[in-house]
Amino acid sequence: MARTQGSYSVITSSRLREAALRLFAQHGYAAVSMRQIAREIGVQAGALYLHTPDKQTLLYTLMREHMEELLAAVPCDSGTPLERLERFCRFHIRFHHARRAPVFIAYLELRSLEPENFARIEALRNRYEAHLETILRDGIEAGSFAAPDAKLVTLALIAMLTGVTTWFRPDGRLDLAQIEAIYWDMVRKVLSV
Amino acid sequence: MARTQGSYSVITSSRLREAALRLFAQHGYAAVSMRQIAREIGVQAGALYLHTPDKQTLLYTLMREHMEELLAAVPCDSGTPLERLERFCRFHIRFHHARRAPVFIAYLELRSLEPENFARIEALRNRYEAHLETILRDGIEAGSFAAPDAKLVTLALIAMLTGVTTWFRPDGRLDLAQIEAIYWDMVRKVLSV
DNA sequence: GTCTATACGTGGATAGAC
DNA sequence: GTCTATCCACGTATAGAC
Repeated sequence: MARTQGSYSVITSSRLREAALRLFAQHGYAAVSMRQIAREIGVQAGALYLHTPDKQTLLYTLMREHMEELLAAVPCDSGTPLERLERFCRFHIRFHHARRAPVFIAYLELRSLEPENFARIEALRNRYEAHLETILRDGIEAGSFAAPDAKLVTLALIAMLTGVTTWFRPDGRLDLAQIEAIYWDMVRKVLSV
Repeated sequence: MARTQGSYSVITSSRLREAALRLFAQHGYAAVSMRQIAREIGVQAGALYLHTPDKQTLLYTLMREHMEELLAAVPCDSGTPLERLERFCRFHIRFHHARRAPVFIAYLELRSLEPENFARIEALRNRYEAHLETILRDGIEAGSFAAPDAKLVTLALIAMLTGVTTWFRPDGRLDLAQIEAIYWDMVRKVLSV
């Protein structure tokens, strides 16, 4: 039989990421111990340090990977501003719901990052927000949207859309498609001329 | 000279609240130690336990007091739905900015509360959200507002309005009065028929 | 009311056996 | 690659002197 050590390493690494994501999102970075994560994936605490140099790097890596996946998944900029806006809003709600755990972490654990790591994550977030801001500016310039301040509306809309993740339950009164439609309706009205 | 012990107690108690509010808001409940709070107000860690039975109760008390002050300060329900809505939105932005620290704690540290305390704080929050929802329902019934779902719009608007506290800086491009006006404009449009 | 001292658990991280 | 054992700092909370 061939060596399986490499395989085990990959498995444990991915299980470590999963468990850390879930536990950090649920209880918070500071409240979760490395021992707790290790117990969750069935290894001893010391073994975790084969897969991450330390706890802080583990947090930062999870956040960075999430932000990079988010940026890679943003829909392309084709069509009218209205079409682009709708695509962005529906994407935002769907993506953020599909990745609730990293979304919570990326929003709530910024303060747990050391300064350099914080700056890097913040830069990625600014790049994401710039996508929406660009759509708004293009729409305002074209006369399709009315908004007193593109930057402020960007921040307001992102806060509104992201808020869905804090209360949405799959077994609730409305499904995600309905919520998407209602939110899109609100966004459309905010920008209406 | 009269005894001064009672006075000292009151002073330390209020200094404890202030310091805990600030540190919990900045670093998170789990990341802040009782020793750190004590150092901040210039007493020994043991002395804190004269003013709070334990750390969890300290957190819960801060959150409960904040929510009760919020509920006590909600503007009264007089006038047209549109007037009531404007009053609520402006109040929300102003109050939440004035009390940024307890607001952060009330939103981010729900997961740090033990189940019974969590349930109590959640109940207070639901009472606050009900104020806005009632305004929306009254306005929809009167034909002043158009909204597909009063509950969802309530959650969306509160997320949007509360978001201001996460990025607003007094030395920024816009002052709070301008921001209030822009946000009120967005809210008005969301509800427009 | 506050201090000093301390009990006792648990945290992150590492060393060396297997 | 993982385990056991361990280091050492720090956590919450309490006891008893002043």
